[in-house]
Amino acid sequence: MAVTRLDVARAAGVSPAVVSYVLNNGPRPVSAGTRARIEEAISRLGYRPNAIASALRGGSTQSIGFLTPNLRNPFYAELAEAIERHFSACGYLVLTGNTYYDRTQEERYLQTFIDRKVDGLIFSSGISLTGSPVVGLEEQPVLVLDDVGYQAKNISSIQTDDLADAATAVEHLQRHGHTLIGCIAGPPNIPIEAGKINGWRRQQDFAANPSGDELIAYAESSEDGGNSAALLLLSEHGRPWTVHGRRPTALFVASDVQAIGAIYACYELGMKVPDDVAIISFGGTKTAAFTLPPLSTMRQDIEFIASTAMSYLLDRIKDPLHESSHMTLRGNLVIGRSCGC
Amino acid sequence: MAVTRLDVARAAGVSPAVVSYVLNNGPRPVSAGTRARIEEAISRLGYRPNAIASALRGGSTQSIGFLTPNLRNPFYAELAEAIERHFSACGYLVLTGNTYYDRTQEERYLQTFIDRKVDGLIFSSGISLTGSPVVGLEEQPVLVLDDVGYQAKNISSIQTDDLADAATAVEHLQRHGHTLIGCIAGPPNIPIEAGKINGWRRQQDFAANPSGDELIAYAESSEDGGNSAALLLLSEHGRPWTVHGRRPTALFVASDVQAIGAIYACYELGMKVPDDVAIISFGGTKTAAFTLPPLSTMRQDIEFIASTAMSYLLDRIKDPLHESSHMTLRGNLVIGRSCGC
DNA sequence: TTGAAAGCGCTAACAA
DNA sequence: TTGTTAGCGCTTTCAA
Repeated sequence: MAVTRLDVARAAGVSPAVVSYVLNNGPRPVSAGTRARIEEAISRLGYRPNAIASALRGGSTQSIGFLTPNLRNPFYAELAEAIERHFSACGYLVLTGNTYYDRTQEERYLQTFIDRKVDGLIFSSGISLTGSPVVGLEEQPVLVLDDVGYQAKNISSIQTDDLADAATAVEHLQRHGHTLIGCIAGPPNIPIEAGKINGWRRQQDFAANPSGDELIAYAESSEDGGNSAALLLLSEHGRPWTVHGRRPTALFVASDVQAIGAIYACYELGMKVPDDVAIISFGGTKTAAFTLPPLSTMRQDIEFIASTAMSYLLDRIKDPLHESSHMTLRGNLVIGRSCGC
Repeated sequence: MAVTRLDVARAAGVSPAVVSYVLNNGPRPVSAGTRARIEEAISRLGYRPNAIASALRGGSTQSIGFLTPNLRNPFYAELAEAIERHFSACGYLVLTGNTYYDRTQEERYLQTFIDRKVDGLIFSSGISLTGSPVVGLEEQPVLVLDDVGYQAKNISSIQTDDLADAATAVEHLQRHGHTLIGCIAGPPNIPIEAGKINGWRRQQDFAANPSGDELIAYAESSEDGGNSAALLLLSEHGRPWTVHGRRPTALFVASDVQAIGAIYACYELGMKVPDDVAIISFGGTKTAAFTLPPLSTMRQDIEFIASTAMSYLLDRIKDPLHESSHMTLRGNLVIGRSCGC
């Protein structure tokens, strides 16, 4: 195979151990002359340490596992990019797994990551840790980026306050005079989606506005999903019309990518945004700034989430006894032109 | 640490070797009774094979490295998702690296992947392999998803015919009567971008239309990039106006994500798409179908690219002597409403 | 059909 | 300051 540490040792006329000392800057000092000879041999032979062997021997794999629902959702693409950028700057490789909100996929990737001895794990959505058959999860430093309804010693978390943020967004629509406000959410049974729906409902109840199930449309977190959900809520034969005798005049949409589909649906129905239908979405991705009209959206600070995620997780990786950290973040409403401001 | 194969062997009253035979279904047969005892011990102890040790011993890492410019570009997000889905179905883990078209990043990730003993590599853009200081690249099965201007025995390729596809797109604009057609491209010096620019120029020259540098705007492959590039080409003080005394009436845009920014720029300038400015982009991502107006775009078949990529690369991984494969694909023009049809 | 043992490439404790 | 050596957990050859 390739050139090994032994080859370098022979070429430099030293023992393999000294080569290690040079490579790792320790744990023993090496004289300047020997070090130079070894470094010369390394570059002459084109030696590269075998990361697999090093990991097996007891060092770490310098990698972390990142579970995300779907990279085609720009929110998770931005998150994945930010996470990767931060960890990569510290020498960690990020292993990414798309779970599609599917429990089997989640467990499969989780087990793969653990079998491959990642140094830590980040869950960005959808996972339910309780009762999971995954082996070895309890010993892993874990960081959770949303509420999984589960606490454990080895879990740090950075939560977005979806309920409060959704309520704020809906309240903004109410201030514009809307009472019949539809809600487009991701697939049901996803904890993070439930939070948004509850926020919508609580705020509608608070204002004594309708908050029945006929105003909620569940759909995939994609343009297509948002599009069909909006058609469902806004069309003349839809449930909102049946129940209330008119269309919703505003929509709260749980993700930017769905809102893009919803805007398109309005266009298909010949309705103007925000004149006929006001829209506020959730996420605050770059894409939200370039729709027509630009989206008003509840922005989550992805850069901050990513950098905090890194420091929380590295704390626990470097010192397994370090206690877990928790933070809850509020989003900020970015006013575009889709809400009617 | 965790439970090892030795623990299983002891619990089942057999030697460690037999445990391996059971786990790997070979290379030696195991009697039904022994097998049952071992399987019982495995599940009772919650044993998981250590993937690192297995990889070191000579098995493979069951992983491939995937280099991509930026996952925030929806084209590469879709590609990454498709690649991951296909390889994951075959038991491979895809390690993804964002290079941002930066050569240093490319080489860093490449070296990391090789040091970690990936079974193969996929480059999706921007890399220039020639003269690279990366150690061990020659021995890797490599698949290249665009033209790197480099051939080697270990490299398979799936190329999109960017030049011809760009020309087709520009020709379509010409058929609508446009003569002054601007070109928005990604960063210069990226091979794949050069192909598109050459296609635009060749087709403009063929029709005896202007094809000077004043009609080209280079920008980041992002909404922002496309937006500022379009402002540059369409504004009254821009170079096209200075040289030709009028604005371009059409734009060929090298990526969907830039086209989204370009549409927005038209909106900012008070110009209608396609009436004042016709736009055709390149890529064919899902996002292109939900802009207002929907984009006419030169679609690349990402699913087909991903599945072909997998079969090409697995051929070479399973049999290093398998000869490399090459394919060149044409895109198909998806007609939206941004071109004026 | 099963057991014993070599060794993948590395780190680090121990010896010199 | 440097050399020797015992493993990390696994696969697989060889012997029984």
